[in-house]
Amino acid sequence: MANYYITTAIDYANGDPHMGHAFEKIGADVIARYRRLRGDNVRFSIGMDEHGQKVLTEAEREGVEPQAWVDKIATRWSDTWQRLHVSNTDFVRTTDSPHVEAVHNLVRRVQAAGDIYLDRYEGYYCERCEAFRKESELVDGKCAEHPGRDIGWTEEENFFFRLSKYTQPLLDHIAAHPEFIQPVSRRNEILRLLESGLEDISASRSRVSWGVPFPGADGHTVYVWFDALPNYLSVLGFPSEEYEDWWPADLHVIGKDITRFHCVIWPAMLMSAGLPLPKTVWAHGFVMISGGKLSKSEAELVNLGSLIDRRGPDAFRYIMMREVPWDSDRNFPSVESFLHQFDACYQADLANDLGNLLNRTVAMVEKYRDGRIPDGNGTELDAAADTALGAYMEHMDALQLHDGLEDVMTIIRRSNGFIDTMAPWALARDPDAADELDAVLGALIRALARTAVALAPFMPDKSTEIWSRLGGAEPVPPFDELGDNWPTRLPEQREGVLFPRIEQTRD
RNA sequence: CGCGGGGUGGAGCAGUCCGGUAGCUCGUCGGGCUCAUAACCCGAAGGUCGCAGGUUCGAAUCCUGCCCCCGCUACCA
Repeated sequence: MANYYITTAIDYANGDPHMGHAFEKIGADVIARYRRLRGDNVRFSIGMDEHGQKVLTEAEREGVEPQAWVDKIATRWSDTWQRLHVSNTDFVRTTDSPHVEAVHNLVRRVQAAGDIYLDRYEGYYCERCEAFRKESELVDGKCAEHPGRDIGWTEEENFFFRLSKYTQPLLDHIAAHPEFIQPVSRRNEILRLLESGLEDISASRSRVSWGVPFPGADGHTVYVWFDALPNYLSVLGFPSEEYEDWWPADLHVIGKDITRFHCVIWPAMLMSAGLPLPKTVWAHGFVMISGGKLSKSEAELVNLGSLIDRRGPDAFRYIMMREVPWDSDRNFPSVESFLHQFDACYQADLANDLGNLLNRTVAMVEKYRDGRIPDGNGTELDAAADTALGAYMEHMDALQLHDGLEDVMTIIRRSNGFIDTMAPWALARDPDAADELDAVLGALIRALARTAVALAPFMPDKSTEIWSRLGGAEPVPPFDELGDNWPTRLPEQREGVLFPRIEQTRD
C-alpha cells in the first residue's frame, strides 16, 4: 500500500469560504478519494493561514484577541469542508505551535546554507492596506484601493532570502521533472519567469507583529511565504522524523494565482534547506461569474451555503467538477446563467440520465426477476463500460477530473441506449428469451455498479446509495475488487428517487 | 511593454501537435418506446471554424500580419 500525500493551499483567515475555495477542496478531495479506491494510503491536508496584519487589524476591530478570532474563523472553514464531505485527514493552522517550531527549523536550515542576509526593503507603503505596493500598481500616485489617501515611500530592515541563487537549479529541476508543474500552460509561465531571472525576496518583516518570531532577531516576524508554505511540512510533524514517511508530497493542489509561491519560492526554500521537492504542483483554474465582478446582491445569490443547499452537497460537488474544467478557467456570463447551468446539469446528468437509469433498471429486475440479479458478463454493454472505465482511470491518474466524469457519463448513456436497443419489456413477454433477458438485466446492474465506484470520489454519499440500492455490501469496493463483488440480489426495501427532478415552474 | 491562454452552429466545449467528409453536451423541431423520475432512444434543422493574406490538389488544422477577450507581470494573500 503506497503512501500518497496531497495538500491544498491553506486559506487566509479572512471572511468566509466561497465557491472558489470549495472548488479547490472538492477537486483535491476527489483525487484523495480516488487514490484510496486505487489502494493508496492517503494523507490529505487542508488548513488556514492565520498570521499577518489583516488578521490582527480585523481582530482588533472586533475587540477580540487575535488567537480567539482565528479560532472562530478556522471552525467556520473546517465546518464547511465537513459539510461538503471533504475527507481531509489533517487541518493545519499556522498558529499551531508545531507549525511555529517547523518554521523555525526551516529558517535555521536556510540560514545555515548562507541564504539569509540583512538588508533594507523599500517601496510605497499604503497605511490602509498595511502593505507595500508596486509603483505599477499605483493609480495617479495613490493606492488603487484607497485613492483618498497619500501613499508614502517607506523602508524597513528585512532579512532577505537569496532566491536569485536558485534560478538555474529550478530550471534544471523542471527540465529533469516535467511533471513538476502542471498543467503545461502553468509550467510555461514559470519557465518564462525563471528565464527572465529572479530577485531576492524578503524573509522577515519588522512592522508586522502578528506572526512567527524570526529566529535570532527581535522585532522581526517571519514573512508570509516562510510562514505559510512550510505548513505542508509542519502538518507532518517536521522536523521530527515521522515526516519522512510522507514527504515529499505527491501533490500540492493550488490556484493558478499562487503558482509563483509554490513553483519558485517554495522549491527554492526546500533546496536551500536541503529537503526534497514535492513531486507535482497542480494549479487549477477559477470559476468565474461575469469575469469575477459581482455586486454584493449578486454575490449573495451564489454564496456557498445556499449553493450547497440548492441540490445537496454531493450534487454540488458533481456540478462543480462537471462544469468547471480542473485544468483551466470557466466563466459564466452572469449569476443567472450560472444558476441556470447549475440546475440544467443537475437535471440532465443526475436526475434524467443517472437517477432514472438506476430507477428503471431496479424496477425491471424487481418486476421480471423478483429482485434476483442474474450473473454473467461479456455483453456489449459490459465491454463498452469496461472501455469507459479504463479511460476514466487514465484520465483520473492524469488528474483530468472533468474528463473522468465524462467517461462515467459515457457508461450511463450507453446503458440507457442499451435498454432501448434490447427492449427488456419485449424479452419479458417472450418465454424463449429468458436467458437473453438475464444477460441484459445483469449487464445493466454491472454497468451501474461500475458507475457507483467511478462516481465514489465525486459523490461519496450518493455513490454509496447507488451501491446499496443495487444490493451491494457497503462500502463501495475499490476498483480492482469490483469484478468479485457484483451485487446478486436487490434489497427488500425500495426507497424514493436518487435525484428528484426539478419541477418546471417557469418558462 | 513582456509572458501565458483563448476566439468553432442559440449556449458551453472537443478537434489544431502528425493538413483530407466539422464532433460532443444542452437547447429547438420531428419520430419511436413504455421498464422508468412527462424520464429514455432515434432522426433533423442550425456553423464561410475571429479577420486578411499565403503555402498546398486540399487548411479549423501549417506560415505571415491584424483585431478582440481573459490571466500573470513577484512582497495583501
